Amino acid sequence: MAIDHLDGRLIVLLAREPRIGVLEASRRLGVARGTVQARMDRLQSQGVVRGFGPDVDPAALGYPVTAFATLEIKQGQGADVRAHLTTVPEVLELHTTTGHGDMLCRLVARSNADLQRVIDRVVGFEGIVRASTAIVMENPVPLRIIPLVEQAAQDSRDS
Amino acid sequence: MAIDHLDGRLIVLLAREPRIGVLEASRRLGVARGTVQARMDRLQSQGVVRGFGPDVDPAALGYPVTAFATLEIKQGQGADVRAHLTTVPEVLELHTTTGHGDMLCRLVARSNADLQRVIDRVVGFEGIVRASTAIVMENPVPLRIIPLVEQAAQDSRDS
DNA sequence: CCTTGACTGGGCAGATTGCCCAGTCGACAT
DNA sequence: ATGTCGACTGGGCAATCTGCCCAGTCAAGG
Repeated sequence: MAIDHLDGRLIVLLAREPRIGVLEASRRLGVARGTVQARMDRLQSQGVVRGFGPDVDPAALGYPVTAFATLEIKQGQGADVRAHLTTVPEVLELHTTTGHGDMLCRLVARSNADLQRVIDRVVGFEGIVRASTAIVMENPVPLRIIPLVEQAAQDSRDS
Repeated sequence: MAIDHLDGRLIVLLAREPRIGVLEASRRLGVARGTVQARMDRLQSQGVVRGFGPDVDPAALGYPVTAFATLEIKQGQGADVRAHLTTVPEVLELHTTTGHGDMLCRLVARSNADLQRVIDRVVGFEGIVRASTAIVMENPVPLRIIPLVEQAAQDSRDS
């Protein structure tokens, strides 16, 4: 299960040059086209690769400010809060967590001033007891997956 | 600047069905193929769409546990800590933030037990004073961008 | 020794891509 | 009002790629 070395190389290749087709990929990897097709099909049907959605930069859309908000929820209001946050476009991501807060969400805004509006909209909902926000200043490691893919590919090679 | 309504529709379409080509997209959107090509080129050169990297699911790779760690850094150690965390494959993302902690990072692990190993590796570095970790239980809103794209497209339409 | 699954190497028709062109249309400046 | 410029349309062309199929090899497991 998981992925083998060839899968790893394929994913890394796709990550680096997403626009290449199956044929070109097979050349780069030194395998037959059918093999690449089969691997891709398997990776997708197994859910390892969910898709190839466009990677949109919120900053380029006019939302250069990112923040993380930790929310504390009133008992039993979880579902309502989730539904509420789902309706806010600036909420890019929402997790329920263990620890001090109950939920953690990623927000974006047009400016620091605009962030206030977003936060007001987020917390302006009965059921949210308290919120603490951390504004992102720098993003030294943007969301990445390749190192993990390589790790996973290594592991299966060793075994 | 930003994006107009057609850009928005194009991005949403690509997000829903990433495998369609330029020709198919132009049919769906009811515009000429050249227009779609031009829009895609512009979106990419403007950096709105960074690329079409494969969307890999860490869980399917054998890393079903996600956590967020807030790190407190010793003065002046920022650069070293960043470099350190970059070498840890399980660190998917790292931000420097305002607020109580100094950094926030997203981690994945093979299990709750494995998370301990990852955290040890992350914080086992001189320069990190304190770390508090929140394990993700549920992910009601997976990373999404479409609502924001639609919002941005609306805004430009109104103006 | 046989079966199974994965991979190779090749073929084929149909669809798509990259590229180019002329003409239309609306916004904007002179 | 006139001219210019950028964006979009509709079409064409050669080269390439895709989806699909097939036979043969090879290693692993029974």
